[in-house]
Amino acid sequence: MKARSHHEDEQHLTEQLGATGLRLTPQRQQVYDVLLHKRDHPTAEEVFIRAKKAMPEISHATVYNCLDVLVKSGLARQVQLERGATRFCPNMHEHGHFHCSDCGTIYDVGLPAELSCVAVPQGFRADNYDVTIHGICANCAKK
Amino acid sequence: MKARSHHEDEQHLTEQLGATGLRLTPQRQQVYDVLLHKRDHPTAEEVFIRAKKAMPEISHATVYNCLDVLVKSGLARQVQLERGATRFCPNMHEHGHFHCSDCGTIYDVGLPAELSCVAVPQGFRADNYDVTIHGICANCAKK
DNA sequence: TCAAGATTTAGAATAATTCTAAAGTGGATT
DNA sequence: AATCCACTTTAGAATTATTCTAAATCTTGA
Repeated sequence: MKARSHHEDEQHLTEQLGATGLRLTPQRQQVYDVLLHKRDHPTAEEVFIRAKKAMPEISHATVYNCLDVLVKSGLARQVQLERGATRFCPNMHEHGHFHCSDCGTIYDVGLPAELSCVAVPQGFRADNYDVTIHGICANCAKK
Repeated sequence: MKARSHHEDEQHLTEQLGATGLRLTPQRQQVYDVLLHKRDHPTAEEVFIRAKKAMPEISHATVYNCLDVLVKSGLARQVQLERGATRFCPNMHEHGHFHCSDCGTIYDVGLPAELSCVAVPQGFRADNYDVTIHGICANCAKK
């Protein structure tokens, strides 16, 4: 999993937005930056707080809007782990999430290729797969 | 997937609750009945409304409590599909969910056996897998 | 029967998300 | 350069989802 340079990230952002007919705005850039900067699957609220540091005027609704736009443009995924806030992830490679029921940490994990051939019923069209594994992570298991 | 009789369901409920050191109460029975009766992955709010018909005094908090208890006892699963309310499902066989992005319907789908051997990192313990497929169902695809 | 603990209730409180209306922006057209 | 229009952002209100609280009720075992 090769890391993109800052420049490449920005270009990728512009391209993907453009492809969806959406504009590159400073707010969208900022929100995307937040996601890329610390990949800890933050909630919308957390993204808001982080974005506010660099851009104090940004509003709550804008963060939600930007996150939706990123998701629609294929730049981020939203992940529902358990009751409560939705989380966001800029890793668009096929992967699943491991959620530690003890400490709450979320880890990205690889998925077997077989998954992509899960039989969906006749006539159904599968667009994407969300896989979450609930369990105990190594750190918590030790205790 | 063999359907259980009403009597068997009730027995199953008692056993599973007992195993977790929890009591069988009329409210828990009612909430479980609601889930078994119409397997359309209702939200807590929907369960509340349905349960209220048969048991008008039941409260909101109790429904949440009962649902949590059912989940803890292995009688139901909670499913997070997208932003918004959590949904509940009494089907405890290994299966995934197909969520139609168009009409919103949720279908149970089978899973390949390979899934259970998704490699979790060293020392991690996987308790359960949640698989959701987002796409378009056959009905909506036709349109 | 009594005490302790579990459970339910109503309603308040909090958290998460969406909506609304007004203002701002940017590019295309005149 | 002025104007138009669609897209965006903003602040704050509104709504929806969930959790908390304190009092009342029920169950069970001593």
